[in-house]
Amino acid sequence: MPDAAATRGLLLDAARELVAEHGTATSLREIARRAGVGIGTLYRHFPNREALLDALLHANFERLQGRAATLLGSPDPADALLTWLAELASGAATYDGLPESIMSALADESSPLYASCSQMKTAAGLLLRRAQEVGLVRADVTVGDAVALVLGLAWSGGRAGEASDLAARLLTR
Amino acid sequence: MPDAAATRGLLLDAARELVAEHGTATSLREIARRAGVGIGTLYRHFPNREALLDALLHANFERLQGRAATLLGSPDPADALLTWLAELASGAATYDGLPESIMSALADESSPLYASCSQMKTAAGLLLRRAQEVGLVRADVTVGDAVALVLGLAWSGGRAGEASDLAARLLTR
DNA sequence: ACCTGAACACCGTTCAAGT
DNA sequence: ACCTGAACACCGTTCAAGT
Repeated sequence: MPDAAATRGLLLDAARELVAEHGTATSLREIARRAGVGIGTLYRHFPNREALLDALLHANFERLQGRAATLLGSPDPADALLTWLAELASGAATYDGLPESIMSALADESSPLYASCSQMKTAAGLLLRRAQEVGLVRADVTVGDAVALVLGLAWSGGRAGEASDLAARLLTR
Repeated sequence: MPDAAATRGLLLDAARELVAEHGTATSLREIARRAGVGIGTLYRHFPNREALLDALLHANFERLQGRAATLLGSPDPADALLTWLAELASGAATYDGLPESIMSALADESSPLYASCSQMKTAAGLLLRRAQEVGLVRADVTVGDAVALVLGLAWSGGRAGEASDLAARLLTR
């Protein structure tokens, strides 16, 4: 009586370790090996790399989503936006290759990561619009620009504080 | 009587096309195929992907090097730095994956791309120091920071003008 | 239901063999 | 000298076969 839920857990544990060691492009075969499971079993649980990543990052996406909701109610719209973007940057810097994975997912509606990443982008859009309406952030910045910028900063490996500082200088007026 | 120089040219032509189409991580086998040459011949001319990329980018590196020398003599040190960094950004945006390749090369002395990339970094360092000495650019910025930032901006796909604008806001005081 | 692993079509890289 | 392509050790992905 194989326990599918337990198998799934083994796969996610192995994936967490190997993605932490070698980035989001790590070998799926090696994940299956470390989980002590056949390669077919990995595919049975996760149809592709993006689906596995989505499951791996689920908690992080939810946390960021919650933070956006909270910050939307905060009194300083510009600070709320910049705080959230800094948290996005540090989240995207969790794993090597993650900024790339997110950027690709945003450009591919059929990616299993698309829904989660799209929600992030929507959240960013709400925070951005609020800051722009009060005139605290340049009106010519699009959500796409802001997210690409922040992922680019995360990609280039600046510390979170630095990235936040940079984003502030870039977006505010 | 096979002409090695001609073969090399065929390989570089094929590489230019395929790297333009599919980025710096494109298949080396396919490059050999398009060049009408055996895979062993590709390896005989270029021991690995980075060596091929270095040959492909040689003219661009030389041009940037020349621009740095010129700009070092220009009257406005901050403008010279920002102009050069913008040109680096647009150069790095020539091929998909190129910012990644450059960043990796800078972190690996044994890479065939290391020498060229290192020279770029040195040139950036001279321009940066000059701007800092006049107090036009923040003193806490290192060459590594500046280059990583610019490559990150190139990676995230902003237009050249935008990237230049961003770099200016980030570095100047 | 759930899992396995051989099979397929690809890689990058090396190297004996051909001209 | 220069080139070739089989060979090796890896991939991602699928799917018939096992329990």
